[in-house]
Amino acid sequence: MKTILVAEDDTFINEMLCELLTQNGYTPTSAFSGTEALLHLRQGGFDMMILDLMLPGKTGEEVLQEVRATSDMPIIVLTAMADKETTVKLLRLGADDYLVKPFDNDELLARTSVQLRRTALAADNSTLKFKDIILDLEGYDACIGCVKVGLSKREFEILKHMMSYPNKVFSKNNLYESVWGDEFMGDDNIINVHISKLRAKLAALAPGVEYIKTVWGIGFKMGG
Amino acid sequence: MKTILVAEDDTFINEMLCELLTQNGYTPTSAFSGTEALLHLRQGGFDMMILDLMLPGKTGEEVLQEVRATSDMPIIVLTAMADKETTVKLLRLGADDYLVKPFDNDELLARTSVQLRRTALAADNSTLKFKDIILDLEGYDACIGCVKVGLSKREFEILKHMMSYPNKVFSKNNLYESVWGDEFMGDDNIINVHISKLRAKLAALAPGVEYIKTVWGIGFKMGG
DNA sequence: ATAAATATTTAAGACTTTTTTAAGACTTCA
DNA sequence: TGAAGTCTTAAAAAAGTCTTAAATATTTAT
Repeated sequence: MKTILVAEDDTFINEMLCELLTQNGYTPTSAFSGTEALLHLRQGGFDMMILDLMLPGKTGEEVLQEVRATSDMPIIVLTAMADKETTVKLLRLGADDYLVKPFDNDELLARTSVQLRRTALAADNSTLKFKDIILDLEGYDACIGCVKVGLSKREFEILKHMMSYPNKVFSKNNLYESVWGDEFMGDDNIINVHISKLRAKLAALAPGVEYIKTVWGIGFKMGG
Repeated sequence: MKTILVAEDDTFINEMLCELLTQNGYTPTSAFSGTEALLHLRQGGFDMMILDLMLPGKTGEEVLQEVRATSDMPIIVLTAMADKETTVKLLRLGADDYLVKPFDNDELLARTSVQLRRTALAADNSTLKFKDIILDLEGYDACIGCVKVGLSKREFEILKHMMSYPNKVFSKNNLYESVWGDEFMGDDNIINVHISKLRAKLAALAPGVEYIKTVWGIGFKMGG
């Protein structure tokens, strides 16, 4: 179930919003000031925020900026002003959408579901998938057909890095720096060895399937 | 570079949109009917679509539904009607956002960049195009009609260099120094051999199509 | 029309990069 | 501290790409 933070200082509107959201299957949390909203957000766990611009404590714009510094969550801004300057500025600051008060309930719900749709797709943020590999980011391992592969730390991190951008070719340089967090010294065979072992482990569970492709002279990528 | 399909039957508005997008660093493609838009989309490679509702051939709503059957690309709908019924329905059908005509250019740009922001990470669609060749700069390969060509490193780099300036004629000297990063020794046949192999690989997927033209005594260029 | 210059193709071997293996160093956990 | 597993290094084997060279084809200039 999707949780939504409702940052709106007008008690009546806030309650009304929460009720509307509840009726439509969401789980809202109320915040009545900018600072309260930030407190809630620090607890984490929200899928979206509805943010009024005129908030005591911190204004909506300030909240918007602070949230955007660390989070990519969908934010719909409520504003009393419909003028172009404001709205363009809001979008540039990182709002995903806005509604002008007084807004229509159905439109709010429609825009909410549009925003949540995109998170729903990327949603499963605890796993990555490629072909039949499911990478369990929390369990630090991968499954093929529900059987654990048994990855070591480096193997897991290499696979995670590559599965994050499955169309991209990763140079050894890039992989080394991402996984080891250290400068790559060129004449090193270490990536090759890890890739080899990774392939061996994957092949043990799915013989004949190619998951990691060699791009000669460039590096490796997911594919087959 | 982001590519945007502009589906709008009003020639004036379409041109204006394309010009606006070009000026702001996007690469627009025009479609003047619903059916034309779908044809373009089948070619693939678009990062976003701006879709007018009133289109000949197929209406915007029909296009919207067809696209959503297979794609998650951002779609901003243009509509003359501002009524709630219409807009809510559009969002439910899968539009990511809409603008009411006459719209403001800055707002269009702001909303465009909001939509592209979410694809930005995954799809930093670094591709080059020439005719039906799509060069995938991150994947280090080219596609013709969605079929991978399977380029070697040097072939890829030669093609990349030439496709970066599709109107320019490249001397062997120039190509050698750009791709090999080394001084050209004149009596060298190596460029010719690579061009030959490149042509052979392209021709295997698109028989009879000329992609790389020989400019006698000078060098090579994209064209045909 | 012919010669000269330039381009194309082919095939083989040189060369580079990748893969695999194995042994020892290192880490982690109890 | 000892055992188990993981990581790194090194080196040989394998695989793929690049280059060379030579033969063939095409275009340009005379």
